[in-house]
Amino acid sequence: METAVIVKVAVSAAPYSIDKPYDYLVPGELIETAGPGVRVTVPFGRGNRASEGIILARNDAGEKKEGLKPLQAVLDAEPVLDSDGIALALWMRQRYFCTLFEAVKTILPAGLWYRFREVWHLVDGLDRAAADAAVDGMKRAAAVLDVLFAANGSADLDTLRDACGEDVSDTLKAMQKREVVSCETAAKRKIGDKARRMVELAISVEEAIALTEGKKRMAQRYEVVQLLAANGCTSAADLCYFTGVSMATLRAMEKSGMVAFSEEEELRVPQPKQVEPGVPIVLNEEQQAAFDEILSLTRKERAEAVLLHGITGSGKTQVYLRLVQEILKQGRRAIVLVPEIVLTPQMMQKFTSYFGDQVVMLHSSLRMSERYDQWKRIRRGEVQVVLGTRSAIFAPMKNLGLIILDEEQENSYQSENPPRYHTRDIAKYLCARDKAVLVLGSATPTVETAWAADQGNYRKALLRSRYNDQSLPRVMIADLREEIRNGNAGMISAVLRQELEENLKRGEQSILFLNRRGSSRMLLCGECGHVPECPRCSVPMTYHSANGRLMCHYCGHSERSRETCPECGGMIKHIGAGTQKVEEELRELFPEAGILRMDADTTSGGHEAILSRFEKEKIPILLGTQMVAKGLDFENVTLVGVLSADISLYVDNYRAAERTFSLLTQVVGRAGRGNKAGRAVIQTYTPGNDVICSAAQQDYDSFYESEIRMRRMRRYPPFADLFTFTVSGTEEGNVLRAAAGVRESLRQIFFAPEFTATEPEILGPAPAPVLKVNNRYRYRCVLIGKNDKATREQVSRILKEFAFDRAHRGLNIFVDCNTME
DNA sequence: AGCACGCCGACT
DNA sequence: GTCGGCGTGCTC
Repeated sequence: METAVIVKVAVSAAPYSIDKPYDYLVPGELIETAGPGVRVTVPFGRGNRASEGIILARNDAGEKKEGLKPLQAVLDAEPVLDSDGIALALWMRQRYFCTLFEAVKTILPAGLWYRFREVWHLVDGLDRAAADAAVDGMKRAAAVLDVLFAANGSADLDTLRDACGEDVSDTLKAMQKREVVSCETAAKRKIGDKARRMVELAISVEEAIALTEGKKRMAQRYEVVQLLAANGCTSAADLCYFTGVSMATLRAMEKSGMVAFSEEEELRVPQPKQVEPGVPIVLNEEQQAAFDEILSLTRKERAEAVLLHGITGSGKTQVYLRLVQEILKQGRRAIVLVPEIVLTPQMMQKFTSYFGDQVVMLHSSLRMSERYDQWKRIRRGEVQVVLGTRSAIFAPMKNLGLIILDEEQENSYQSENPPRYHTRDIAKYLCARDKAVLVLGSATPTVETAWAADQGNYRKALLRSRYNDQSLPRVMIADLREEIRNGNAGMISAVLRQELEENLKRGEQSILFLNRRGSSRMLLCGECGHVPECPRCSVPMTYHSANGRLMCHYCGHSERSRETCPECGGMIKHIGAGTQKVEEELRELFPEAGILRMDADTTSGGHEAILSRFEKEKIPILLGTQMVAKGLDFENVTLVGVLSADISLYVDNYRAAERTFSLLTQVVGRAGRGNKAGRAVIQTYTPGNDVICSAAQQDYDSFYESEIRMRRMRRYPPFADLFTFTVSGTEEGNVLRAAAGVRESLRQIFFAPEFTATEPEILGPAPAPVLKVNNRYRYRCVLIGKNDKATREQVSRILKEFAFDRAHRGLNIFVDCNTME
């Protein structure tokens, strides 16, 4: 047998249906560098197009088989993924039904990625006459030659597409065959992408207006010109937001010389100020007990998981800090995860003060290059503690002793784009690998987690009392039906009004919370009831007062809002009880009082600015959406009002109760953080609802008891796993038919004897909650079963067979398991 | 998916 | 004759 150096490669161009490690020959000149974890380019498919890939394994004495292609190039001088990383990618593939390469992309930081450009060259020594002769008879070749000769013989594919049309590839391929042009793939580091692209007028305002004003086809450009005239240099992102033009329009304007682009470094996120080193942490009795219990687990050198169930304000952070300190003493490392770090500056500051430069913060507002630098530091082993959001779980830390997920019930721990991993799953995997301890901290744990703790699969540590023995707020429930009966149609009940008055009198502050769901900022025709919908998605569009436009939150479409109805000409109205509306009502009730509003519309100054005004200027009332519920800690706030507790409760989702309970508990917990006692008012149309009652009493156990009973009855997690198959495509009939086919495949596979133990049930097909997104219709089938190896293998088989079926061309399918959404 | 191959009708 | 339309099958 003839041997050769052969590597197994995860190839980027391979879709899920054919994804597997592909074998490639290592040519002599790459033998030194082509090892596991190194990224490469390889020829792939019939056309041998260059595709990115990563080496998974190498065999120096491999069998030389027919038809093996050689590696094209090696992109890294050193591996970017070690054997642990490769193992994790393989695990993610079978767990999340994604390709190996998608898993690798998720694990590695974005700053590490290359941008690939196909560059086409004229063959050396060819003059225009010879080239023309060689392409004689080809219609579109002349345009390509024009571009190439004008550009010194080479141009990238994008340029050629712009100049010669989207289908220029066919022409290029034909020209390549006739040896007129050749192609090479150039890789360029993506870093630096975070620089902001700024736009300014390249000609005078007068000229620009003259060029664009009053011309129908220049309408978009005119808007851009007006904005630039008023604002001067503006970022491209803002221009697009405020005028609704696309980046393509701006590029066209640059081409025609109307505007000029420049790059501006995005502002650095303020480094946490140099803080005093932390004073020794003193735990109270309960905290100490929880700490001792968890610490003893870390000494066992065995993977363990603990639910740290601590009510709002019980001081979980103190326990985290102590644990991390001890883990470092053991010579091991820790990852601490929070749902959204920008909202927890206190946490960042504490970690800085105790761990200095041993700790690294990874969060969404880091620049790509900063993130990449931190990644390199972590990989070199210079960092002992990582504090970050979801993706920080992929920080390349060795020798982990502890992973903490704070507020483990938060949805943001699940990735919203594929592979839709849940941070908790990855954390469990890593803890098993490093024999580390996983701490799941929460005041309102997910029912699954609480169940696992009940069953003894997780340990349990409790913090029942508030730090410094603050008392829990006194909670009142206001029945909104009663209010209507009494002739109060507004959003502020009599009880809440009375309490607000009381607070104003005492000079104490109040927070009002509105958990809206789109409706608040919807427009509606007062005459015919027409609601402006997104042309690409089956959802009403939301109104943004900052730019006066209607926007779709699913596909990003935006259009100028109108005053009259396009259907009947009637006057358009703003409807729902949005924060603006509540603000008006409050101003009528309390004309003297200062009111701050914080929602998606008032972001311009930044939330931080609003919050610091609230705190420093002691403005009596803060009114806001979701964002006021989380992590705010103000001494002087003694009253919290939930304007409509029902909104998040009656939605079609098995987690609705859990989420509502969690939200209400968090909001109520905002009251009375200082030494003054707090009150909370929960307004609802269904005061008898169990979830609302138990939230009012801050009684997690009773919520849990009734919820777990319901889950058991309906066979929802943790009693079964829900696999949601979503089929999408542009023709509704095809999508529905294909989804019905999926149901049939599921039935045939899972109703066979070997799966009876999992008691499979199959639901659907049913339209997705939002039927159409970006002009694609979506139907879903649900398999209720068990997420075990055998089931996953069959699910994977269904996905692959779906892709191979000719009737499914243009359709797409994906699977989620127990999704948070 | 993305691409080439192969087969067929339309145009020079 | 050849260009370009679409159906079919493969990807180390």
